[in-house]
Amino acid sequence: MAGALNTPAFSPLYQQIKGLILNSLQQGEWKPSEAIPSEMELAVRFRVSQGTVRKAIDELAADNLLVRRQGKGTFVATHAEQQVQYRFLKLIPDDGDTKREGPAQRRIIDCKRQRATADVARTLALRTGDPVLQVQRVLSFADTPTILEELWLPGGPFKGLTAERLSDYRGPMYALFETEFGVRMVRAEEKIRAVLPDSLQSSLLKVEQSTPLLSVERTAYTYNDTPMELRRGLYLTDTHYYRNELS
Amino acid sequence: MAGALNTPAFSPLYQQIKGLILNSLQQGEWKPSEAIPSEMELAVRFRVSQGTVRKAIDELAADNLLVRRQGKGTFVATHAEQQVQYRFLKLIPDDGDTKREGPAQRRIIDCKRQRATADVARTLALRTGDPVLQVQRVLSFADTPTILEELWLPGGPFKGLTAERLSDYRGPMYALFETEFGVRMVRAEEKIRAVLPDSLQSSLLKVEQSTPLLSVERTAYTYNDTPMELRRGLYLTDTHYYRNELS
DNA sequence: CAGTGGTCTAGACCACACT
DNA sequence: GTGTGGTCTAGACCACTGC
Repeated sequence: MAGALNTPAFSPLYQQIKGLILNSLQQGEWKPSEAIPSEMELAVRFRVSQGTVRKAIDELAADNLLVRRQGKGTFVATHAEQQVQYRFLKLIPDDGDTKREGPAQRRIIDCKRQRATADVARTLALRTGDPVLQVQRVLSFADTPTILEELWLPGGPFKGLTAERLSDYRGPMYALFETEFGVRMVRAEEKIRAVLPDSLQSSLLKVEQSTPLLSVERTAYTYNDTPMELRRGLYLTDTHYYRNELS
Repeated sequence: MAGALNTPAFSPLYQQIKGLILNSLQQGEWKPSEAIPSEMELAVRFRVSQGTVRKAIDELAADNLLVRRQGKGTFVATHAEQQVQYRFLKLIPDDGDTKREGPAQRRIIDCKRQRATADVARTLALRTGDPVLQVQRVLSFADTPTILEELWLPGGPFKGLTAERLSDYRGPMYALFETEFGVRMVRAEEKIRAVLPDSLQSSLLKVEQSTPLLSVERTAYTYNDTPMELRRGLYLTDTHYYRNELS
């Protein structure tokens, strides 16, 4: 064997290798949908055995950062060439048939530069007053407005994002973030509550103000646990439900 | 190496081992909180290498069926000796401090034998009219009623469960199921909606009927994907939120 | 100290994809 | 066939636990 690198604080070799691969992903050495070097190549590069590289890749694949394909190679996960339309959205039609209802209709209501309020700044790890992009849109299924969401993006990484870019783009929003801005969302946290809409919200969703709605506040993170998106959604749960699996 | 057993349809050896261990868990060969045989012993028993047993155990540990403890052994997961009070409940106080608010106060409203309605029977894999146990209770945090839940259990496995057993028992309900009835919940699915309470529900939770609530319908499964519990909860989300992590 | 799980290696062979 | 990931083995050594 060989010490792959200096070992300041102890950690298993495969964890160190995992960290090195993660670095390369962050630096963009391999881009989404591309293949990373084979296990043997990486083993030589890092001076460890193939099995050690394997264990590192196993964990990264379990985290959905890499995708293994037997006989072909290991690829950087991507939102762009994906069958599922939505990465994190867990709203399912009551009959469970997502194919019948087809893709959502999207309507951008607003997309403007703002200065971050205190709470937006806090969750995006910015300072109050830093430039942010604010987007508001409605998603409809079968011509029924179902989701009203408002999202904030840090101004720096998303410089140049406009309402046109958003509405012209076919495919998931996270795929656009990836291809156009090099920002890949890796994981997210959601806080869910039941709320009643205010008058503006109820008119945009075309429901009574007495209609209870799911309030879903999502913070999405890129590599390194860096928050890159705050999204506040109101979901109409008359014909859909939020599905969760626990284990 | 050696074929551990006949191999009717092909699958990796470690998957077969995983299945054999799962069987032993179901049959109760090793009970919750007990240690299973060491990796070496299992390797001898199944006539495979230690590494193969290891991979099987790794997956079972990832599924929360087993718990590894270095230097001590591998143990059957249990709800009984657990720090966390709740296995599947993801309702978090707004300030995030679960210790401050302490354990919930529990009040059993009702516990009676019933005949399964059509929809209860369907999710519990019973026939309509089969005996089921119906329990209704309220959980309060800091003297504020927060959760109203109704749950149905199949009558067979839970024969002998009474309101007294439930209210006398200290600790998580799933721990009682485990120790008294040998039923261990392994995973669950939830369907979440926003709703308004009816008049009975609002009075039990001591809220207005106009207060939106989270409706959480949970189906919990034991080994083998056998449904063992249907739980319908109404959560008050004024001072708590439902937390979910996506990846 | 002995026994457990945890890491790491080196090598063999299998399953799959492309050419 | 060649190259990829996937499985399996055997053996060495490390880290932790408890006697």
